[in-house]
Amino acid sequence: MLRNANVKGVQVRRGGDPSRLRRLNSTDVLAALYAQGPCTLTEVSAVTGLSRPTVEDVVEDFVRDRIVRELPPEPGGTGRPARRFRFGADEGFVAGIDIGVHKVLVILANLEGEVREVRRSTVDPDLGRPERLAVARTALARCLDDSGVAPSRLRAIGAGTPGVVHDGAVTLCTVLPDWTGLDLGRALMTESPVPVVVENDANLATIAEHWRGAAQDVRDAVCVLAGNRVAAGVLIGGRLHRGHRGGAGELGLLPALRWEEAPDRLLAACPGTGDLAAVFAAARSGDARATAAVDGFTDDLATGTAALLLAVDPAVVVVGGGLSRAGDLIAGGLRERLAALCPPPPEVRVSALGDEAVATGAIRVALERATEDLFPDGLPVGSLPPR
Amino acid sequence: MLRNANVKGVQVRRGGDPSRLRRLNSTDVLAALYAQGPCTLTEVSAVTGLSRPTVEDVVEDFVRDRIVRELPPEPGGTGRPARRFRFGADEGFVAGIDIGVHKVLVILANLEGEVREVRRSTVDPDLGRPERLAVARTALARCLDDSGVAPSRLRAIGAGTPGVVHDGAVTLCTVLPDWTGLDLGRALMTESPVPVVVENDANLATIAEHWRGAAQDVRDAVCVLAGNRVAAGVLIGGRLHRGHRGGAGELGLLPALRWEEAPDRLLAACPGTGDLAAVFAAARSGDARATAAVDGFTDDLATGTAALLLAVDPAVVVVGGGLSRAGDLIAGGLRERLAALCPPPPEVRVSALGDEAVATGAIRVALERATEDLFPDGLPVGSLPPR
DNA sequence: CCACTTATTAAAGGAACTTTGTTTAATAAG
DNA sequence: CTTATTAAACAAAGTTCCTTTAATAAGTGG
Repeated sequence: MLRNANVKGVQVRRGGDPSRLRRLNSTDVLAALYAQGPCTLTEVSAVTGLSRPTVEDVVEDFVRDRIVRELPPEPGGTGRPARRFRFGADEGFVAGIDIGVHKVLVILANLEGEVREVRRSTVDPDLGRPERLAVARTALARCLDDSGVAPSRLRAIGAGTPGVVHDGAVTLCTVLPDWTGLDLGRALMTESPVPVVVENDANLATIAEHWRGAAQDVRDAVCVLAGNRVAAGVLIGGRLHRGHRGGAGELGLLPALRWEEAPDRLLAACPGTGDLAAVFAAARSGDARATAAVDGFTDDLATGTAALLLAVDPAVVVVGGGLSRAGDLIAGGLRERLAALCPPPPEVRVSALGDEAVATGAIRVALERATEDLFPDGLPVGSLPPR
Repeated sequence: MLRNANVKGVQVRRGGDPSRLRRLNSTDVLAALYAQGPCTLTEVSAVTGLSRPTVEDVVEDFVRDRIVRELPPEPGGTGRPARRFRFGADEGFVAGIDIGVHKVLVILANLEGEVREVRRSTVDPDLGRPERLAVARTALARCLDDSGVAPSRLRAIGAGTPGVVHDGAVTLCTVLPDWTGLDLGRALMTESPVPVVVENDANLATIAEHWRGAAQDVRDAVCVLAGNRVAAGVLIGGRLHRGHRGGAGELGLLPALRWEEAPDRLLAACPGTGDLAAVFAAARSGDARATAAVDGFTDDLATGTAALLLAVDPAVVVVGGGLSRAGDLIAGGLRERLAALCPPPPEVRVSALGDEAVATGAIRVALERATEDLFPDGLPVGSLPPR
């Protein structure tokens, strides 16, 4: 029986070939290079446990495919200088786009997630669908242009949007009325066929807090975003939990939990003040009425958060949201209320990423997409400092 | 450098040896045998993609280690009859023990999870700790004795108990007062050093429903156990989610969700009736007052369940509980109320395992423990009919 | 220029898999 | 009772990939 047929001149094999071993070892080597930064072959050999000749052979292949780059050898030191290699981070780039109600934020990063360009555009909440999309598209184009990255080197785009997302399309969006039904994945696709990953904004913020934010050290977390809308993302076992219909953490639907009306109530408590950001700013500067209003808002938040906590039992709660870093205004009161509601009190942390959380999460999912063939088991934990 | 040292005469190797390949292929072969039932070498070769000689070699090793057994060849058919092999399921056994308030249930099964013996003992709710443990121990001994399984062939024990479990011990248990602080793992250890896996009962029921019950076809589910206590288990991505402190699904703590007092309220609504089982029995036979009481109970259940649904967004809700199969009495009303609370309405199913759910889940975790060296990636999906 | 250190290169040896060809053990037909 | 057919078991050869060992190369410091 011809099991491993020679199709089109390429060896196609199934089961447990030696080639399977090679694949495993190759990803191990690349993962080491990715996680450790610049490395000599001996170092890679040490961390992977593979012999030096094997590592050399594998790395040679990667260099040929421009996935790994050779660096000039380190000058000092005794003995023959070792050749040094690093992951070819600048061979490709990814973009993270946060399309929000009041702003559009684009981040451009290389394949190691190193940020190259950040571009923030304020937009009118009432802006229509095509105009809003145009802002996003030109912002992305500018990012590429300003950083001198040819569009052809863009490997993936991540995009965050409010609303329920399914299969790249926005199924339901209450805050951007003409947004419902939009196939955002298709809308953002550039001329070149770059894969676009679309995800709910709260989910992306959660991913970001786990990647580079306040939840790096835990595997179970709940991320509450307080802003014009209250939403939450759920991280379980180090992975985002979307839920069956993508609705995990959407507590707004249960009136008893008071999430849906919380923002409106906050605004109503401060008549005359323009928008939520203004209320938070007033509270921060000591305005008594605004402070009381924020306090009520925190109270509204607490009930739903408590339900979420009891359901999921995370290690930490991260409080975030795009509004002028509102997290720290809320965290204290929330901590107090949750301690009363669900003993033992959970740990409440303030977002470390502020209003870049969503775009940072978008970078992360784009990165995962762009490297899924290099790292079938997911991105290795990198050595890159979190900025 | 001596990388792969020869320690005590055994080759100890790290990285990407050919032996790594062998290990991978071996587990593939065993998994195929486990999942497919009795197989010829050619069949195993087909499903694994490995060549026949390799499969033969691997199986030979397994037979030598008594992990796989050879069967007599199938009589009919043309050509030389093929040797047949199957996973050596009867080489080892596991026990699942459900220690509840009113009963102790022990199930004995072989390494394929085939049930060999079931033993049910009714116990007084007020029974003390040592006596309750004695009931469990003798029930297990009887199970082994009756089925002719030597205690030395017991590979693992799974145990389910109400309360919060941490590291084999019961951290907190409200329904069995002198149970708190008990190291159940140690208490159930037999003379021979058999590993004991202890787990909260609702969690085990959830595992069981996913394994052999009403949630086999989904990866995200919530399992609500209604009985003398109301509790829930959370299944996410096909795995049990315990939560940071093992408290996931413990909604009882939030009074607004009405789970804590629900059983007492149900009982209070039917003064004079002995216990919950009696109330459910009365409702089943058409008693108006009991029916109304069960209706109120369902209402209490719905609020907390809705919170759980919005937090986790599972594909199905499974309603179970040990009380005279109360699930079907509750499911209808629950379905109706949840449809109103959280659109779109989730699918509500009645437990398929009844009062054996907890012990079945205990079997499952014991099985996983007993075979973790054979199947490092978890038990393969078996071919065994769910009884 | 020489000793020393460390990296690279080359060659040999071994494990594990696949392919190919031969032998064995059944059944079915003449 | 013998012979053809079929499919499994056995055996040998070849390949890939990894490891070990030994020899060579390229630096530094005295």
